[in-house]
Parts: sequence; C-alpha cells; structure tokens
Amino acid sequence: MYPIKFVRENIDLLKKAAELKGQKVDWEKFEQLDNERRRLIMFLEERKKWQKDLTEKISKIEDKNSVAPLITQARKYSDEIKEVEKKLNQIEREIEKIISFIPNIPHSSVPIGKDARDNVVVRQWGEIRERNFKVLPHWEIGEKIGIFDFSVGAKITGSFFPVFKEKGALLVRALINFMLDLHIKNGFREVWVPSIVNRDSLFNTGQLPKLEDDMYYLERDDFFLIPTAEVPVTNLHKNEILKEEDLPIYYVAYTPCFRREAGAYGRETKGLIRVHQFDKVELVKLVKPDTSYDELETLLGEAEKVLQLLNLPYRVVLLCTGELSFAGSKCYDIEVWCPGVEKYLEVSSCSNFESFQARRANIKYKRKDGKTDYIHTLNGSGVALPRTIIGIIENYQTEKGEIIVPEVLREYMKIDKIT
RNA sequence: GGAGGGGUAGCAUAGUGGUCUAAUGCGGCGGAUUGCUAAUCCGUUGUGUCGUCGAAAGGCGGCACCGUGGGUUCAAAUCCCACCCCCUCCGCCA
Repeated sequence: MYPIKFVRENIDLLKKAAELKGQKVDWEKFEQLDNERRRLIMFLEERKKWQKDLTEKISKIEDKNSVAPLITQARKYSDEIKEVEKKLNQIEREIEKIISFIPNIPHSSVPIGKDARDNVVVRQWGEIRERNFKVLPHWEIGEKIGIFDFSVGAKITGSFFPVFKEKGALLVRALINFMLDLHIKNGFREVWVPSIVNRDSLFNTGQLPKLEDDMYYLERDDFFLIPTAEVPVTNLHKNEILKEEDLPIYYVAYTPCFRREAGAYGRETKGLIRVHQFDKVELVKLVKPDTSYDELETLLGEAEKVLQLLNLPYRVVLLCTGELSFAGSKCYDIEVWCPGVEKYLEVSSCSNFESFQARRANIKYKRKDGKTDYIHTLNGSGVALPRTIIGIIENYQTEKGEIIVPEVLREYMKIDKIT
C-alpha cells in the first residue's frame, strides 16, 4: 500500500507499472479526489485551530454569563467540522480503495511482456531421458496401483479434492519431511502456523483485494483458508520493528493450501495438476533492502535443490511483467518436466516483493544509524507437493508400471519401489 | 458462550472531562568524563498528514494519532455504545 503522497509524486512510474501488469486503476479519479481531499483538509485545519483556541479560552473563564456566547460560536465550528470531516472520510476511503489496486513495480531486470510466451527460460537442469516404452500419465498409473483416488474425494467433498492412500499417503508424508529437514539444515527456521487467517493478513501479502473470489471464505468469522503459507508466515512480524542484526530471517513452514480455482475448470485440470487442497513447504525470507535480489537468487537455489536431490528434470523461468503477480517485483517459476502429461508443470514460484508487503504489514527494521526503514520480503515454494508427485510418478515409472522411490526418499519411506 | 481485569509512542509503566502541547523509567542516538570496559553526568527521541522553504537531505508552522469504529460535549486517553485482541475464572468440548 503506497502512501498517498508517494502515489501523487510518482504517479507516472506507478501508471507504467500498472500498465505492464495489466492492472486497471482509475488514475483520473485519484487525481480528482486527491485535490478535493487537500482542499478539505486545509479548510478543516483552519476551523479546528479556531475552535481549539476558543475551547482554551472557555476553559479559562470562570464567569458563566460571558461564556455563553463563546460556546454558541464554538458549537457552530464544531458542527461545521463534523460535517466536513464526514465528507473527507468518505473521500479518503475512496482514495484508499483506488490505491489498494495499484500493483508493485516490476524490477528493471524483468522482461516486458503480456503472457507466458514472453517469459524467459533462464536455465534447464537434469536430463530428459528417452524411454523405450510409453510413459503413462500419473492419473492412469496412480489410480491403478491405488496410491490416490479422486472419486472417493469427490464423495467426501467435491471434485478435485484428492485422497492419497497407503503408499501414496506415505509418499506425501515423506516428501514433507524430506523438504523440511533439508531446509532446516540449510538455515531456515521451522514454524507451524494457522491455516485460517483474517482479512488483514491477506491484504498485507497482496492476495486481497484482487483475489477474493479465489479463496475459501468463512463468512461467520470473516476468515479465509490460506492459499499459501506465505500469508501467515510473512505476517508473523506484522507491526514490528526488527533489529538490523536480526536480519535476515529465514522461515520454512509446511501447510495445507486451499484454492477455489474459480474459472480454472477445463484448463489443465486432469489428475493432480490442479486441485483445491494441496500440501506445500514454503520458504519465507525477511531481509534488508539492499540484499533482497541476492536473497532471491539463493532462495531460488534452495527450491532447486529439492528437485536436484529428487533428480527431477526442471527448468527455471523468469516471469515477464504481464505474468508477475500483483505484489511481486520479480519472480522465477520452477517447472518440472513430466513425461506422462508431456508438459512442464510449475512446482515453485520464488518472488521478491521488495517493500510492498512490508509496507502493508508494517514491518520495519531499525538501522545502525537509528533510522527505521521497511524490510524486503521474499518467498518461494520449496516445493508444492501434487505436481512434484506427478513428476516422481512420471519420471520414475518403469515399463512394468511400478514407481521407483527416489534415493533421498528411501530413508523416509523404508521402501524402494511403489507397486 | 458467561463474569471480571486489561490494551497509552521501540519496551515498561502513570494519567478517570479543560496547563495532556501525553509524564516517568528503560532502551536508542549524540556528547562529556575515562588505561579498557562499566558506571556517572548533559543533551536528544514516534508515526501520518497539510502548508511552506529547499536541488536534495531536511528546516519551519499547522492538524491528527492513547486497540478499532461510532457517539455525547464548546472540549475526550479520560464518559457512553459496538467490535477485536490479551489475562483470570466459570460453562461446553476433541
């Protein structure tokens, strides 16, 4: 959330950012309301000053008779102030609403573009092996060997709520533990956080106001199910001033994630590709501003490490301006090659939000020189489970229809094959 | 869900209608003293916003901010109402 003054003084920069991200903002109305607001404030402050002086005079006079006319005058000011203040309040609410739809500014290193075709593949890792048999898509083989089941999930809840069974459930649990252990070993502090958050937290990380329809909403309490651990974890330090020596702070959290995926039906919705509830291990960094782009690269490296250890071929994609999320200033996606569905599937998104989320969540740090400044926040999946499971099922498939357990998961699963 | 207590600047605390223009302590920053450290002493101290000066850093002046939002009053940290959060107890419950 930009301060009103910043918006006024940097309006061209912000206009450009919104345009690059394809975000509509009513700039004309902003300028009109901003002028009106300042006019009203000047008027109000003058009246308030007069009234204050009068009030002080009244408090010092003891003779009741000479006070009466002063009170009459003061009452007049008071009524006037109340009326104009009401108007001002309404205008400020409108301005706030407009500002809340101004997106973060893309970093200069982000390629300009409209959609996924303008993204840039920055590297590829791992070898895509030629197979001498037809690799089956995960939904065929997964249901056949009984590690997950969609129809039973549909019975319990609805479509796209998978049930993992036996070795499948074990695989889920193993992946979560493997990832957590890995990240903890690399300096991330584990936290366990609520999966339900309030409106304020979602606004702070930038999911609101734009994505309200994509989330599960608990009307009685005005709470939401989290779409990602980014929300509760980034908000851990809401309204705090951190010490410079405490930074950077690295967190890792496992949470379930809930997404309504409104309007996504029919698009990449087979099998485990797009589901309403899934598991994810998330990395969050709170850092000093001058380090955030270096931190983004190392964050990306942490997420890549997961796939490297699982030995899954992937590529790293730098998102163009049009694909960048509302709150992000730079973002890399990691996509695993899945030979069954013959597609790269996104398993991680690593973003730098610069001070965008920190401003909204009011997270600052005190510098050595005594001044306070907003921190920068970053997060990245490390990584999301369902598509990683797709990657494992499809890359580790044998001709007989079995799935070899990746080396690093064997100590967690105590088996070397899923049959 | 019910009853009571509480929420005041980075932290801790005082303030129950009008010198509150929010006190005090700690911490932070600057300085003095000083073999070093510590202690002591002096000074300083938050956020937002409007106007104005300035290239800028910032200065000057005003207004607002005591959990959030309303209300009463000439005047609210203080009184009233609603909500949120924390603590104690009771009830219910995996």
